[in-house]
This record gives sequence, structure tokens and C-alpha cells, in this order.
Amino acid sequence: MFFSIDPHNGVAIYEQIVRQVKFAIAEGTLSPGQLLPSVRVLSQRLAINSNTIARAFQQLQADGALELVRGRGLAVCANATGPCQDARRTLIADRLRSVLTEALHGGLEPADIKRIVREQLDTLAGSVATVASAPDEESSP
Amino acid sequence: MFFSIDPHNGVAIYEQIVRQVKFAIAEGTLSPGQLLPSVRVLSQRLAINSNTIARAFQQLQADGALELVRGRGLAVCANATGPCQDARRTLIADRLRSVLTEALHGGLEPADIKRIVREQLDTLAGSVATVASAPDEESSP
Amino acid sequence: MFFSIDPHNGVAIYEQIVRQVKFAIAEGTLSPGQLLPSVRVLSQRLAINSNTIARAFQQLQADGALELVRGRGLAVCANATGPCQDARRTLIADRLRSVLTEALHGGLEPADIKRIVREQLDTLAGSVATVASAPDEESSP
Amino acid sequence: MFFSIDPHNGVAIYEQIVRQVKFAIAEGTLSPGQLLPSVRVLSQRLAINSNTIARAFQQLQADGALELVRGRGLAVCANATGPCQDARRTLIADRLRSVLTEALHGGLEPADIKRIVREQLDTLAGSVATVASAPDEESSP
DNA sequence: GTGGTCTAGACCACA
DNA sequence: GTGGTCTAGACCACA
Repeated sequence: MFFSIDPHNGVAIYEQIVRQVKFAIAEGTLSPGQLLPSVRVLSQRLAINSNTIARAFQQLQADGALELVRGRGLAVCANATGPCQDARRTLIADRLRSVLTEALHGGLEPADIKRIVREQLDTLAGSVATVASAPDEESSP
Repeated sequence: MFFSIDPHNGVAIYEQIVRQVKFAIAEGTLSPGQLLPSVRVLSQRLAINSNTIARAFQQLQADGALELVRGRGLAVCANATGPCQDARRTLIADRLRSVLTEALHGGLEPADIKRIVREQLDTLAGSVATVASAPDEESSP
Repeated sequence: MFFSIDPHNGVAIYEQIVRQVKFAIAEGTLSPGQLLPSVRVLSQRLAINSNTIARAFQQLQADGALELVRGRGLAVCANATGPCQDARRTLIADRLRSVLTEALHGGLEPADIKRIVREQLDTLAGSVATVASAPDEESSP
Repeated sequence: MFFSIDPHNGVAIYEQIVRQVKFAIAEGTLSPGQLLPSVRVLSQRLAINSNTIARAFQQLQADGALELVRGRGLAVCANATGPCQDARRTLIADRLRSVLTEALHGGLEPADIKRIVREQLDTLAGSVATVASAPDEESSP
């Protein structure tokens, strides 16, 4: 499981974790039943306080994405994949709508906006693809 | 000058105001020399605390977009249009890059993302166009 | 609003606060739109850390019982009364079912259990009624 | 001896075991001198960690309900029945008082509470009766 | 070892 | 003033 946290992007850290876990479940990087890295491990790896990790995990439990396995840790819920795929699309669409609204209100033309999207996608696709295909030492706990 | 503030989109309110003023300057809705509505008027119109408005205006002065005209208020700087056009593109592109990165990291395909962008643009274009062409009682103070 | 917190009864403090706020909404002690005591005030009054109060309030927001009023505090949601009445009955019925199951499994007869319930209710009804009818200095903020 | 453990009812698992053993002694399912299943057996049967079982047994010894019989295991104390009957009533009454207090504080009427108790008892009585009369392969070791 | 809760105290955005 | 977030560190139940 790969995390990329930015403490200064306006989104709370615990919320970034919640989203990235849901996204990982959505794309199958985390499969049902799989255990997540422990709070302590993740805390150390991300250099983030363990309370913050715990808060994210608790939210994920409340959202039905993770379940507690006593003494072993937190595991992906059996039927979490579908809902997480929905959640992913909704979250992305909401953020996109917000940015696009701002762009249109700011006087950019749809054609111009589409051009920017295309540019950014072309730039990003390469680097992200690299990350995504990198070997992940934790995918089978 | 038309403002649309969304308290839940993750961007601080004062920051939304800063951006929207710059965007209005970029597209010419606000021209050099033009006076902005006062903090008090804007505070009342947007139902937003005046400290928040004041903070946005302070930032806009610091960024060289607005300047104080003694006894009259804040006016658009003489040479602000060009820089604001640049800023607009950068601000939009930055937010877009952030969302697109999140989407790609989350396992969405570029094609799927482009489809979502198209959907959202189609939905939004109509409503925004309407707003944009509405008469604006404050554009010539 | 009256709180009675017992740090040692096995239920987490924040959870006790969540329940008692929902119960107060259910019985109308807290009406829609009404502001709750602030986190700081409650923290001092109950001698409980403000993070714990904040956590309870956050849960209550997530549950749709409270909503944030920027700069003023947290208010009871407009349509929270009905759901809180349902939640109250469910929570009580669940806890009762748990105790009654234990009693039956432990070999007590239904008649004996009913007698204990009657005894306890008679004992408690008086004292609670007194509390409930006491003047509440905070019911109209 | 029949155990029914509910990990989600707020009472610690070891505490549930302590209570259920006392209750079984109270109703005679466990008689003085009778040996209890070993920690290992119970741990396996209930799918509960053996530390948790051991802790419950330790508490039961401290409470004078069980005693160690060298080389054979833990047995019900000679004079445990009476005290366990008292304990049973007290433990049940305490939990009931706690729930009933919460219900009254929450604004439920005594009549409404009695109705809920009656409903729950009717629902539960059938299933529990069935369990109680089932043959118990361990009652005479 | 696992997660859950709580405290004390800092800093932030917003009103 | 309001609530929200984060850290550091303690203690707990359970495996």
C-alpha cells in the first residue's frame, strides 16, 4: 500500500489517509480480508502521529471499509470494493466540479480548460504509471 | 462583480475571494482603476465576516492586484491585468493537477477522467454561461 | 442541558456525551436550531478534556444531529428530533436486550426479572423526575 | 456449561465469563466440587484468546467462586452457591439500574420502558428456554 | 503484539 | 470568541 501525504494541501491528514485507503480498495491494491499496516507501523513510516492514523482508521471503520480483527489489526471488509469504487468516483467528480466551476466563473473557455486537463494528464500519466507499477513490498501481508 | 463562495470545498473563504478577484481582473470584469465594493458592503452581501473579507483584500494588496486609493477605497492596480491572467491559469492548473494526480493515484484511467471532465463541463457550462451574461449592477461604480 | 458522565462505566466518555445529546434532542430539551454549550465551556463544566468533547461533537455532526454554525458554535439540526427519538429507543432496547439475555441465561425467571425492573423503576423514577424538572439555566441560549 | 459471549455489548469478555460462571453456579448448572473445562479447551471452544480465559479464572478464584485442585484444574468452591446467587441478583440489578437510569434521563416514560422490557422478554424467553433445556455435554465431568 | 481512549497543549481558520 | 487538527505520551482491553 502506497501513501502520499501532503500536510499543507488544505485537506486534513487523516482525511487524506481515508481517501487513499478507499482508493486502494477501489482499484484492488487492497483486497477484501487483507490486513492493513498497523497504526504504529504506518505512523512511523509516514512520520505522522499515531493518533492521526488511528483517527483515519476509525473513520474507515465507521464508513464500512475496514473491520476490526481482534488482536490482529484492521482488515478490508468483505464487500467494501464496490462502495469504495463509488466513493472514489464521487470524491473525484466533486473536486473536479469545484475546480471546473472556478475556471468557468473565472472566464476560461471550456476549450481552454480541456486543453489544460489534457496537458496535465499527459504530464502526470507517465510519473504515476511508474509509481503504480513499482514493486510493493506490502501487498501480501 | 460576482462572487460564488463555497464554504465546503476545502479552499479557505478568504482564499476563494482572492482568487475570484484575480480572475475578474484577468477576464476584464474588473478593469484597472476600478474600485471594489467596500469590506462592509461585501461582508453583508456575501454574509461573510468582515475580518475574512479584510484579510482577502490585504492579500490582494500584497500580491499587487489592488492598491489603496486614499479616501475612496481599494482599486485595481494599473498593470494588474496581465499578471492576473497568468495567475489565473497557474491557480487553475495547480488545482487541476492536484485533483488529477489524486485520480490517477486512485486507479482511474485517463480516459475515465476525461469522461468525467466532459460530463462536469457540460453540466456546468449552461448554468455558468447564464450567470456570466447576467447584468452586473456593480461592474461600473 | 444536563450531563451525567461516569468515566468508569465501560462506555467511552465521548460516547456517553453523544448518547446524552441525542436523548436531549429526542425529548425536546434541545430543540432544532438551539446552540450547544461550547466545547471549552463543556470541557470546563464536566472536567473533561476538550478533545474528548470535540470528538463527541464531531460524531454528532457525522450522525446528522448537529451542524456547524461558523463562528457561533454547533446547533441542533432542523430535522434531528425524529431520528434522535428512533436512535434513543434503539439504544435503550439494545442495552435492555443485552441485560435481559444475561439474566435469562443466568437462570432468573421472567417474573423475577420483571420484579427487579419494577423495583428499580420505582426507586429511580422519583430522583430522575426531580432532576428533569429542575430549572435549567441553559435551555434558552 | 454454556457460554454466550458478545464482544460488542460493552462488557469486557473476561468479565462476561466471570459473570456467566457465577450465574451457572447460582442456578446449579455448576455444582460445588465440579471441575471447569480447562483454559485451553474453553479458549478453543469459544474462539477466545487463552489469556482472556485465564484472566477470568483468576478473577473467579479471587472472588472465592473457584479453587485450584492440584493436578486436576479449577473446581467450584464448596460454599459458592449462596454467594453466587446473591452476586447474580446484584450484577443483574446493577446493569438494569444503569440502563433504566439512562432511559429515564433520556425522557422515556416508565410505562414505555416497561413495554420495551415486556417486548424484549417475550422475544428472548423462547430462544433462551430452548438453549437452557438442551443437553449439555459438559455438566458432569 | 493489536487498536481504543483520554489528556495536555499547541496552532489554525473563521467570526 | 467558535470548532478543527495535530502531536506527544499515557493507560487500557484484548490476542
